[in-house]
Amino acid sequence: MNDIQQISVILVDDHPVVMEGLRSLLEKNEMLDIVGAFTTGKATLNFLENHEVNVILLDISLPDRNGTALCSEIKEKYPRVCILAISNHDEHSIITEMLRNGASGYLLKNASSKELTEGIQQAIEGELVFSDEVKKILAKGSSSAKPLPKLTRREKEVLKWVAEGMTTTSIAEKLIISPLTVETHRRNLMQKLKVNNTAALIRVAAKHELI
Amino acid sequence: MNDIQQISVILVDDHPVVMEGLRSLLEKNEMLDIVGAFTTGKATLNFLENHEVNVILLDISLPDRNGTALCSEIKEKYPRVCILAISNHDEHSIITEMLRNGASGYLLKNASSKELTEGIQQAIEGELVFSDEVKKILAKGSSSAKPLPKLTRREKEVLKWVAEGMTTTSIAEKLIISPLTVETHRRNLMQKLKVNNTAALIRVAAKHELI
DNA sequence: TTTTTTCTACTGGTTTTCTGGTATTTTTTG
DNA sequence: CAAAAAATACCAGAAAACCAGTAGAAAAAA
Repeated sequence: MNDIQQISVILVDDHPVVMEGLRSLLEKNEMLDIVGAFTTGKATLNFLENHEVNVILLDISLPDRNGTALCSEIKEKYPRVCILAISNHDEHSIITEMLRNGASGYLLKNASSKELTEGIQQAIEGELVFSDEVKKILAKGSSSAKPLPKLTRREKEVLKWVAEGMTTTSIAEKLIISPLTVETHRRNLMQKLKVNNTAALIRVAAKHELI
Repeated sequence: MNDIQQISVILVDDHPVVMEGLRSLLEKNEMLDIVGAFTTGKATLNFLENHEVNVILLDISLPDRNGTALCSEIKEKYPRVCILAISNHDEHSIITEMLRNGASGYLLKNASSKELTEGIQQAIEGELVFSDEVKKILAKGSSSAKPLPKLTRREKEVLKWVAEGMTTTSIAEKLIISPLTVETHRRNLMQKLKVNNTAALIRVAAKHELI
């Protein structure tokens, strides 16, 4: 069976239907050897400890951790593996975030099977691969440049409670810090996300799935 | 091939991968006969004009129209067909909306293949079917009762501009009405969505995809 | 054509957020 | 360990949002 050099692939996605679809599509290609399929980041990392693979098809939204973090974690430990993100998120910022974290490409889930199999080949050859949709997004987005800013742990926490409708003072009480500190965090949040009031802050945060 | 009575099924989803997954999973079951697969609402309606089917597996987010509307449209014309919603949206409100529009069940895309095939059988037998996840959501939601409230045209408009970060006065100027009126709309919005400030309003609105 | 809903507008007062600064103490990281 | 980043905290005034009502006109539905 190892005719030429088969490409070993693992799938990471928590949707059985998607998983089955990927497997079914990829199995048709003799070049590809699906050696594993996992639904969590943890299971994936466990597997990688004992097995070497060429390509990982990685869904961004997993139950136990977010895909971008998992991506950089994997790339740190196993720099040679190719990670192809497969996701529903069509946000420019999320795509570039993935690439910054070492992904070799980004495909939307509405990608065609051709884009998929060809993408894997290209990724192996060192190319950056994108599905057509993604290319459009990148082309559009590059003009307005929207690098998702990094929020600190505390900022994220404050943001979460703000989104819940809590006021500055009640958040301060909850976190046992001064309201003035909470204000500062809110100010920094607005600055980072380039908005000038809470409404826009929450909207942008929601768009970037920060809350 | 028509051993007993095969169930004719069509798939409606704009993600090739998901489509393939569904097909692959369902083909294993002898009872099911996949007679069509479409990526748009329009193509689906066209097909239905000339063919009778038992079950439609319908994705909620389609390129050309939203699934809930398509569902009620189909049920109006072909009341006997069973529509099973397959979606990523885990919002209580969207689920019940689908059911109100005539769907025979609601499965999340992370449903297992068993849930899928069994669901189709049950739907044919007249049962309402839900994947386990959905049951949980319905159980939780029914206690706190969250029927997505209807917003008026003006309210939606105000909401949109609020989410953009505009203040009451600037919205008033834009719509050429009194700021006091805008205030009233905002108040009604908050009341309807059961929140008590703008932050929560935008969060809930985003969650329900109102903005 | 009634009835209901939506859109409009007001009074008047309270609470919260926003702005534009500055600055010390922890953590984290190179 | 030194430098950078993050978390903490303060002042004070302006701007905006929020609350609790009421109510007439316009539009849509019955």
